[in-house]
Amino acid sequence: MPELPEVETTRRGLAPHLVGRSVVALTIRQPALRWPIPHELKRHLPGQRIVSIERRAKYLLVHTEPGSALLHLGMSGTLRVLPAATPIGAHDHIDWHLDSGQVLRYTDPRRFGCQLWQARADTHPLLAGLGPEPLSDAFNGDVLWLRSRGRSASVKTFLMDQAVVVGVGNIYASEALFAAGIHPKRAAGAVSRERYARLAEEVKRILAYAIARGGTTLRDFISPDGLPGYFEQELFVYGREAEPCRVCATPIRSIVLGQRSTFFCTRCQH
DNA sequence: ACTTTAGCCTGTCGGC
DNA sequence: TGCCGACAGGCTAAAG
Repeated sequence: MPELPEVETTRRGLAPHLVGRSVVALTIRQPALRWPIPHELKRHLPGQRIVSIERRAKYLLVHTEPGSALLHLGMSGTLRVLPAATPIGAHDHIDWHLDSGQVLRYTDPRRFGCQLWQARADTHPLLAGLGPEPLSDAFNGDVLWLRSRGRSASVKTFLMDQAVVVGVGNIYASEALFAAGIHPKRAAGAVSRERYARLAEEVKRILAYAIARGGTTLRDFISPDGLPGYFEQELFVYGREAEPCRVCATPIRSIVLGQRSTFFCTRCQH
């Protein structure tokens, strides 16, 4: 479900309800997520006051004095703040009971998400190898160009590599490549420096715009406030196979790259 | 060092 | 109706 804009939308929706509150207790109904829930989280989190909530890549970092909870939504996860008495649904795996009388509820049918823990001074191994944030100055066309030299994998697969740049998932990879006029199947090492400059600009523009629109709603993405995202109607290629290109009316094509559906326009992208 | 594949899960949808 | 396969917004580990 979530790419960077959806995770950022979640962060912004959660922050007013979480920051300054204390976690009274945890209820773990389903511990078998992408990774087992570590004992450290169960031991350290209850009783702690939440200092801040940050996003790194698609992880949410909930900071407390002794350390931070790392939350990932996987493909189908949602986090919402609800009244404590809200009935439990089939895939409501974890509740953080807050001193406000509300619960932070983690729901995830496919269970590809996770809740992990790192001590305050540590960097979790899963965060250690991540590339730059796409909306930061550390990310630009030269970063893409330098890292792509000699690489034969497709530029779309390369763009989705979280060691290259974080936060660009399957939807926004197709959208950014369309906006930059680059064929998704082109070898990453065969894209020029100038075209990578354009691609980096489009990644920034599209992600920033998607955040401003509250993320993409495909199936059932909802923000912590229960509102849907409004970016879906802005998609140019994703999910539009055989529909006319919004620029040139050529039917949008779909192929599979790296086992992920990929959408592009044969006329606009080379 | 890079690339590809398998696998983690459940729900939904389309075809028969 | 129901069954079955394909597919779904992510990511890691292992194999090649």
